[in-house]
Amino acid sequence: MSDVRVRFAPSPTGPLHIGGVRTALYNYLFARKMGGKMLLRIEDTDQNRFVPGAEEYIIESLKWVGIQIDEGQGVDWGDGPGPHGPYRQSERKGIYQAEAERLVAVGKAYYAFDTDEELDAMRQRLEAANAPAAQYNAITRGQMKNGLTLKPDEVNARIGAGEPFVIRLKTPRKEEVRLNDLIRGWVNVHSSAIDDKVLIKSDGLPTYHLANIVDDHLMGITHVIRGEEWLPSAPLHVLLYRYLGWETTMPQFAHLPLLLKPEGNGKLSKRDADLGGFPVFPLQWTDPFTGNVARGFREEGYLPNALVNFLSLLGWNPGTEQELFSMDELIDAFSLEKIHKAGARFDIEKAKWFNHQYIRQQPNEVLAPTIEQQATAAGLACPPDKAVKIAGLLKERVSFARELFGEAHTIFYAPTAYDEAIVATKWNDDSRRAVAAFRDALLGFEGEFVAEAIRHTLAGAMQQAGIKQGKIMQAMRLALTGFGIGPDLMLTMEIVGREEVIARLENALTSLN
RNA sequence: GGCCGAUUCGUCUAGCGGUUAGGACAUCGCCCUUUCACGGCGGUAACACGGGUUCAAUUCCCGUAUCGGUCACCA
Repeated sequence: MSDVRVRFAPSPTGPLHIGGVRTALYNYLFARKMGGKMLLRIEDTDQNRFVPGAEEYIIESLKWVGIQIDEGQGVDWGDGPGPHGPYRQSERKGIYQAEAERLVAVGKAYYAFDTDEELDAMRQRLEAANAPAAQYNAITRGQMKNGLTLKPDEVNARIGAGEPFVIRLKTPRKEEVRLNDLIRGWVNVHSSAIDDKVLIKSDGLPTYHLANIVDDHLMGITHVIRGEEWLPSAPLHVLLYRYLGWETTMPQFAHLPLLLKPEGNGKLSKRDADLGGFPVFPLQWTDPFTGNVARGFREEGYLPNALVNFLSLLGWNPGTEQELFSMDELIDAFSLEKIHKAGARFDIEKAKWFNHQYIRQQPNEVLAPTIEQQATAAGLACPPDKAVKIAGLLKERVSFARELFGEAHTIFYAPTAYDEAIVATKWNDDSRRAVAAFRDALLGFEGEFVAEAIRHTLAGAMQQAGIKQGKIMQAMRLALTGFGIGPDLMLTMEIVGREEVIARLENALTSLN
């Protein structure tokens, strides 16, 4: 048996949806798990929906989340993107046409010349007659203008005259089509439910169905892992493999459950993102036509590992109680059998939790630049070592790196006001004495101004003043930051610096009565 | 509407005939802590419904309901 080969085959019609990212991820995990290859093919057979920049966006998105493509668009094999190229369907036009002609030749497909108006008329007629389905199929094709109803001479004449035509599949009238989906098991569909699908459009380009089958075959794809929205057309694809003579090497199918709206009905859409205030695209995207900007997970501050971890568990579970997975661990644990059948609601809260987990694991040095940038933007001086310390102090408290600066406001800004509730309950003669005593001790402070030394100084000063430290700590925090809550006070003081600490204590003494 | 698929706590899920139905997010409480957060401990919370099959059904089968997908010269 040949090695596993899977593909991710998006259409460049806009930014890659997060559901597409998950599909790509599952393909990738499976490929790596099996020691196989992951291909990227661009399905751009609809000229009308082509969006400039979309292909680049897709490639950049996959790269960002850590999905490596072995072969196909965006890959450099030295002399092209790989041995089965081109990997852009618009560049493979002739291949599809040849296969379609072959189907016509063996009587499995036929030319059709019906105009849009004629098709509409047929559908309306059927609907009026209450027919079960208004389809172009084994029953209706006899009444239409096609290679089955027209004389061969006329067909040739029409084509010769340049009249537009399509090639349709000649779907059998009564036949049970079976398909063994790796996730759902056997799926049976009667051919009467399948219409005579257009294989080659009047512009000469193939539809998804033909192009997909031809390419998957030519590219040696062994497993087709795609969204559940393709399940209804899967039997049609089986038929195509059969008629093309490729059924024995037909890939196995695995139809993935869909990502659903956080609440309400339907699948996750861009609209949900706007409503819920979260992204559904991996990267920020600016629509080239309207200029509208759609938010991206990357720009929102999500770490690629966190996104991958979150996405991997939406519709799949290793069966253990492990929650945090690196990409390598996912590859190791992954299996198609463990994929769910039912759709999964997209809950951004869980995504935030994952991000929090990964943020706190980040080295302080990695988080620091974000703080520096925001501080600089706010007109504040923030040397790298200070930013590193702040990151270490606060990273366990946030879900996103950009929240660090906001959490650090008491470090950057001396209090301009004091929390009244804390003042009312904690500010008294004792606390006033404590603050003064601490200030005095700090005035004579020598050595390195670090948390441990500060702790000692404070303890000593309180002991000398005869004040129980626990009783005045919150007042001390109030004097230093203006608030009753916040991160470790000793570390905060270390970062703020001795001079500033003394100044703040001084200020509290004069401001608070 | 036809066809196809699905249905375990609010959400993501474990479970593959016999379990006190487990974990995570969220939520609530307690502990830790000078405070908040983190962390630890604990609580509330689920097998859609009705029939079968079986000694025994969350688990198998059939209906019903609900939800989802799909019915284009879009993918």
